[in-house]
This record gives sequence, structure tokens and C-alpha cells, in this order.
Amino acid sequence: MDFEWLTQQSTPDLAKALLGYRLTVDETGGLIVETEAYVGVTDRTAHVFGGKKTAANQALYAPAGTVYVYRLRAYFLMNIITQVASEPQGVLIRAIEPTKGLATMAARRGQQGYNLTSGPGKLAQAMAIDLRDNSTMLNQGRIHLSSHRIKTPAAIESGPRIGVPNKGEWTTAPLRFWVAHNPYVSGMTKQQMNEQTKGWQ
DNA sequence: ATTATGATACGCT
DNA sequence: GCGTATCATAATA
Repeated sequence: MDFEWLTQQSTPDLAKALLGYRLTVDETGGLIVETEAYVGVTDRTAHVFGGKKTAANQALYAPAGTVYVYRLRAYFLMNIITQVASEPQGVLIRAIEPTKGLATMAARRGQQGYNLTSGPGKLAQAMAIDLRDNSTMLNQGRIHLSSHRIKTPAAIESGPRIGVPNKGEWTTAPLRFWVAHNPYVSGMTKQQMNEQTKGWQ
């Protein structure tokens, strides 16, 4: 399991490339349909802005393929580290299309349908991701990433990241990527969804 | 279908 | 104390 290939691309390019990969934890999981890129110490919205190092964010300074999990209020959010240790950048996994363990995830969530995994806190709860997964390496712990794209998006859209206000150009930078028309992307309205193709080729 | 609002629990200063 | 890389529900149309 070697994730050096991640470092061959920029983090925004990786955020796009990871759409359609499968993410699984034990008997639950699905296809990645929405991501955000956090591009390191110059990114005012990043936890490592200005080179800040704390106990909570040290996983960001680990090599590509490491999982960074942190807590936001009552929820956990998960990222994949994308570059070498001296470049703390990562991709936040914001939504997946469930393919495995639907019943288990629905029970953990107390929700079903498109509400199952259409947001970063939701998918963490559905797959029972928490701080025990922080700093673990993909495919060596509980969290597994497929070695290639399972499905290919027919179109990829981009826009500003969610929940990072008042940070100037970093607030509006188009560093959020999603599979166009996929119903599991956060904030999708019924009219934007394509329930037949779900946005795949 | 869209918008507003309150609950939530840390980590950091 | 304060500020969050959120979510579910209720209210209005």
C-alpha cells in the first residue's frame, strides 16, 4: 500500500480525481461524490494556516495516505492527506453514495435515503469514523480506499467551500468539487438531481 | 422547496 | 470564554 502517487498531483487535482473512488470501513461504505481541497499553510481556511501545529492537527503533517479525523461540535470530519510531510495539505471527504451496509448506516444515522451520507458529519456517523481513526494509514487500519476509480463522473462541478466565511479570496476560491447531479452531494435540490444516472458516465 | 434557528463539544487563547 | 471544514427540525410558501 503505497500512496506516493498522490503527491504526483496538486491537491485540487486530487480532490477531483478521487471522485468515483470507493471508501469503506468494515462492512459499510460507498463512492466518493463530493470533496474539498485544503492547500496548506497559505490557505487561510486550513487548520495549518501559517504553519500552526497543535496536538489536534498533527496528522496533517503526516505523509500522503494518512487519515486526518477531527471533531467539529458533535461530529467528526475525515480528510485524506495528499502531499509529503513538509506540505500539510489534504482533501476533506464531504459526501459518498452508499453502496455497502445500507441497513447498518441507516441504523447509526436514524435517517435514510439521500440523507444517509450527504455531508461530512453524516458519512462519518454512518461509517462510525471517529478519533480512533485519526493518524491511521489508509488500507492499514479500518478505513480503506479503492486502488482505482470505480465509476467515472459524467461531469464534475466546482464551487466555493462550505462553512469557511470571512477569509477573503480563500472563502470564494473554487476548491470544492462534486459529481454533477448526484443526489448524495450535500445541498442538492430535487431539481438538480439525476436519479437515473446519478451523474455517472 | 427554501430559509432560519438552536443543539452540539471540543480545542485553543 | 470563544469560534468552529455541521445537522435536524420547524416555519413559511
